[in-house]
Amino acid sequence: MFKEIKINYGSLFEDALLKEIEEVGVYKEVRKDDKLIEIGAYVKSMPLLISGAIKILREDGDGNELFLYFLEKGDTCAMTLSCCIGQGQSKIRAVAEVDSCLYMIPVQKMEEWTSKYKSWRNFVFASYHNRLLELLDTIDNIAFLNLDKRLLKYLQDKSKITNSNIVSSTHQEIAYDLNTSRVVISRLLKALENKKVIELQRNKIVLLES
Amino acid sequence: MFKEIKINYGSLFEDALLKEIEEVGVYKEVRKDDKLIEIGAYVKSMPLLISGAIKILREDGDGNELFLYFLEKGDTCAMTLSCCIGQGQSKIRAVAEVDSCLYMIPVQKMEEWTSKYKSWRNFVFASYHNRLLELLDTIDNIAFLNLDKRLLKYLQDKSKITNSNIVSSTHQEIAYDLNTSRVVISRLLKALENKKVIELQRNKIVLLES
DNA sequence: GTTACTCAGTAACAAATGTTACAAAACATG
DNA sequence: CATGTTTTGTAACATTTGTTACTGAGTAAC
Repeated sequence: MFKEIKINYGSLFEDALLKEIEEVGVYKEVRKDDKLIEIGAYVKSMPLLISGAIKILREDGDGNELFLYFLEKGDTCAMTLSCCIGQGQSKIRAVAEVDSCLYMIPVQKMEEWTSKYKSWRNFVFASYHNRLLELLDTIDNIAFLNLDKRLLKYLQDKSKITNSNIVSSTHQEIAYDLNTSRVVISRLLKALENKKVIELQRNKIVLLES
Repeated sequence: MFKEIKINYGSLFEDALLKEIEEVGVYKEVRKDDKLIEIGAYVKSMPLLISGAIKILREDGDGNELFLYFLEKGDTCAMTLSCCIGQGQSKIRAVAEVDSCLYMIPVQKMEEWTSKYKSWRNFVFASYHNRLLELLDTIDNIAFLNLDKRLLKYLQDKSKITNSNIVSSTHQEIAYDLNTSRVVISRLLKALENKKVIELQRNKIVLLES
């Protein structure tokens, strides 16, 4: 199991750090749709993603949901890092988008490693950097794009993450992620189908080459 | 001038670091509406804000603009930090919201101090943390609120930043920040006035107590 | 096959936001 | 105070998105 860490993070971290990761880390497998972190939950460990993909969601007080971005292999969750500094409550929900493998690191190690290992520091900074960019991208999408464009981007994102041109979602699920209603998504999907951009099947959307 | 740094950051930083800041930092005053950073610009120094307020904006390729958040006294720009790590090009625009005083730190010091001073590390992490929270808040606003609510929040934000219940902006300026049109803002402002939430004057919006 | 359930398609309408066009009010300048 | 400019108000209409209601297609279980 630890071999996986070496493959994915070996070039980033020095050997001493890798050794520590092996010692304190806990290997964990999750299935598609497993919830990893809930909003408001106290964060006790930090995930290093080895394989699969994690969907990060935001929710307001009224149950409205919004997809933010995906984490992929080699990523960690800057939000989790961030929570270690603040009051420790998660501001986001994390759900496995596909079956995934993680290495969980106790948050106490965070600060220790930050002063001890330059490579860890760089990793953490890079992670923050990437998350900021992802959030900016998310903001661009919601602020500057109409729903049809956002929907298409969403489908392309999903397709990329699952490495397949078939997106297996119901219209309702997509509607939740984009914080709109099922009818609206159905309407826009139908329009995309008419434009020969996608093909619709039950529980399935096929992205056509273009 | 350096006294100001001590007042605002003295409790955060150890003496050795304060001394270094004094040595390499450059004091800078900017006037309202001065542009501090432009999108795409290469970032060579990092601001520590001593007084005033800085408006952070995002822009898409077509000239559409969007207000993200304000920086205040004691803040620094995590985006700038972030840029030091990435390719160095700014993803945002920074404009002085009011006359402000800054202390500019060459970015080369960043990494040096990060390994040398624990207090600096904590400051940088806290800064990232705050910026992530601000961005999440921005996302909440655009994703979950209608324009009328967003507009009101925007006015309240501005009021708080300038420490006055009078917001001195034209409808057009507000429209740019919220990425909508002047007519829409005029309409919504008029509705807020009818509800006795604000009072409208030329170049001025008075927030009424409630 | 019959039944029940989930998912998708669609119409009709409502609400929110965007656009165009024009006029009036406030202000600045000579 | 006559003129031009900026700012605001408003109407009329277009587009986008949201809502409600109903239908049928596909699937699963019996």
